Amino acid sequence: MNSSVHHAPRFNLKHTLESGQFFRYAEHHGAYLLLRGQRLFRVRQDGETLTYDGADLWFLREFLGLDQDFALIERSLRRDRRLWEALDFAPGLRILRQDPWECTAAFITSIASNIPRISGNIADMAREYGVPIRLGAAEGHTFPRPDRLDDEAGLRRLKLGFRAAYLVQAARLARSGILEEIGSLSYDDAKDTLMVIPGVAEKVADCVLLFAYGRLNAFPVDTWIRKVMIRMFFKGRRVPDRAIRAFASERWGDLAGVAQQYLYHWSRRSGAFTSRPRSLPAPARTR
DNA sequence: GGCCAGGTCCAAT
DNA sequence: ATTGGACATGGC
Repeated sequence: MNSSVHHAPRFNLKHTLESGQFFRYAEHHGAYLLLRGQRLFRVRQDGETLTYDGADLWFLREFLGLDQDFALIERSLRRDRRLWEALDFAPGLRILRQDPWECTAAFITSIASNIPRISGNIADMAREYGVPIRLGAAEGHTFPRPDRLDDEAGLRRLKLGFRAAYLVQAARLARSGILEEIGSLSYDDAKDTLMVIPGVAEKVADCVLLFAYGRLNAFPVDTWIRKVMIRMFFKGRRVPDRAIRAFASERWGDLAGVAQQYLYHWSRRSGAFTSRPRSLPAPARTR
């Protein structure tokens, strides 16, 4: 197999892929098999060296966001001491640039779900409606283009639940070209446009803007971020999501979304916020 | 077994 | 302008 290499300082593939922004990867002894758009490709990282095949460097740089100024981003976020713990927990975590349609569908699928299930749902949709693709001995299925995702009953059979109707509506609007104009709009207009899609409100729209359109200011507020932000910056008092977004925008500006991803990953994986007692004494059996 | 999961929508304050 | 429930399904 003919693989290529690329030097990628200040970048961590594992943290980037496993931080919950992307659902189309499988790890195989150190290497990641990835699906994006019509491509199935493989990437591994050893130190600062990326080895890849199945895609060209132009594609890889765009997808992994290697064209972002990491040094500048890090320096800027580091000015905030309250972020240090999260930054140090996953140094090199970057924001991907996903395919807009796939990302929209993925985060509609994510509604009131969890990462393992989301990944399974997406893989099921790809297997059912996508196109088979291979890379050497590895095989997969591309995520279905919008014209193939018009089968609500079928999606319900795949256990998408109430998300099925949202997905077919999103596919219909994608066919009409709604995702193509987003890139040229202001943040506010882009968000309003995305929110025309049934199943896309504030949170999902911000995920799509952040993970597919490179709008690093977008700050998705989900249940984890809400919890972290309220504890860290609002003295534990619950506040409207709107207030959290406003605070993040004020504090981190154009990089709020990057801060968000570090906080999200850290809050879920560090144990700092998952400290529900794993083992309470077993309640006495009644009867 | 009830609660919660990278929420959204709609109806009733 | 806020708030409560319904919406499917699965894991713990």
